[in-house]
Amino acid sequence: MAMTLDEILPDLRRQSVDVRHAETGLWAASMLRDRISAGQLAPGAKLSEEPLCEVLGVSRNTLREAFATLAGEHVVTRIPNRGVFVARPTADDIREIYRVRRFLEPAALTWSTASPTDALHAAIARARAARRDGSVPGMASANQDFHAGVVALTRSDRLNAQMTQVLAEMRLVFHSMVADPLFHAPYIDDNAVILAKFEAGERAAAAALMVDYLRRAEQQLLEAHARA
Amino acid sequence: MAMTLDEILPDLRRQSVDVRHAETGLWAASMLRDRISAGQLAPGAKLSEEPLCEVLGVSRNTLREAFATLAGEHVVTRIPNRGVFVARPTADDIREIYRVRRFLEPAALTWSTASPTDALHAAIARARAARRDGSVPGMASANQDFHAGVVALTRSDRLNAQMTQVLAEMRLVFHSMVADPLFHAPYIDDNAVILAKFEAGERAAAAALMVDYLRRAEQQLLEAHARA
DNA sequence: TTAGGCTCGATTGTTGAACAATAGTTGGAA
DNA sequence: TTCCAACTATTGTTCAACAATCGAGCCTAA
Repeated sequence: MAMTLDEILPDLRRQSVDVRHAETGLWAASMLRDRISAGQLAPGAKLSEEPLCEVLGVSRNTLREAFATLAGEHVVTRIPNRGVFVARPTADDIREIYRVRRFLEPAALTWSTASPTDALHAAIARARAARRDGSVPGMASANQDFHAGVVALTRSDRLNAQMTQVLAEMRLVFHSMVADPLFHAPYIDDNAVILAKFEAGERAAAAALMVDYLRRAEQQLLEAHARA
Repeated sequence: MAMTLDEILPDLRRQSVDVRHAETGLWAASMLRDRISAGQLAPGAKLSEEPLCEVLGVSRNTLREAFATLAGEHVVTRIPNRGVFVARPTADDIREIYRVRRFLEPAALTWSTASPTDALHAAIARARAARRDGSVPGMASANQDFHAGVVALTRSDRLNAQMTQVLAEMRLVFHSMVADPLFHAPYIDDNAVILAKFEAGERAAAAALMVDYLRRAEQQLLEAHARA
């Protein structure tokens, strides 16, 4: 699954030919972001400038603009005079991620004015289907969709962007350790209960359950991280 | 107060001589950020590349790295092939800012585990002193410190960064319209009440007061914005 | 007079090459 | 073996050039 830089170079080159666009720097950033998110570039992998520009067909200057963008998103770590690396989340990073989520998600459940829950139901249905099929990536993805959907209730672009970023880092966490196939399974039903409470108007209860959920998930992830 | 680009060029040049550092792009970004935050570069002002590099003593490439950083912080707006401008918050931006604050700040009051309130008391004291002296900037600054301090209760770097960014945009809002000298004054006592409730352990009440406070402030700001 | 279109100039977008600065490595001497 | 010094590869930064795009001013035609 996780490959080194050299292995995906041909793949990247294929998508780069014949593409012209405004804002090349942003395009290059999204190109790399996608690869990292998909786990094709493992955490800790070094992103050397020279081969990357060659393959993306952009200059070093433009590539560095992309690096600046990704560094701002914590997707990539820049070590002066050493280079740019795919971020490798530490235990502290995991704690920070869940700190953010433990404020954002309960707040969304508590104070959102809009409440279109179709997307949330759909996410749960997808998670259950994935569990039935034994698809771990399917469960992970559907679970992320659910929690992103909770924050989407806020209707705030900024908060959604923050959540998107945090979830991207969650994927890095999963990519940087052997994933327990059973990690996501038990949480699916928790999500369903939270949603039910929310729709019943018991927002405080839904928020409390969410806090509890997030604490357990954080704990489990920290233990797995310590083992790795 | 608010000057155009040409007027602060000499000033910028003065601070730029003889400064060497790692990460020049970030340094240039902070240089511009400070000027914008202080209101020396008014919202809507155009940041031309050529004079700016000349004055900061950096190349266009480095300056563009700085622009990428600032654009990510919404401090600056980039219009393709037109250039970079100091962001001019719209009414929608104001709504978005308060949307973020209405989730972040009550959440901090509700679910923070730590609660060192010294900084909050200090901010209120400073606000009262400023009100006594009739210092509008003093009240504005102290008020921002109070609300930043509330979010600081979360102990989350990300949430604090988000709040810092939002407050920077708030300053842009104030800079882009004639400030009512009495805007901040009445809110100082609201802050004090919120803090008292929080320290009394009545977190839900504190959060509810905060939501109310933010709604009123948003409303007042939107009306002032419509007039401008 | 004025609407529409054209050219021109200025500024941004992107590139390639150059040089400086730094980290890691290699090789040699004690 | 250990330590220190040159060496090498890569990053940090600058520069100069060219392409792409926008806006202004001008010209023409109804």
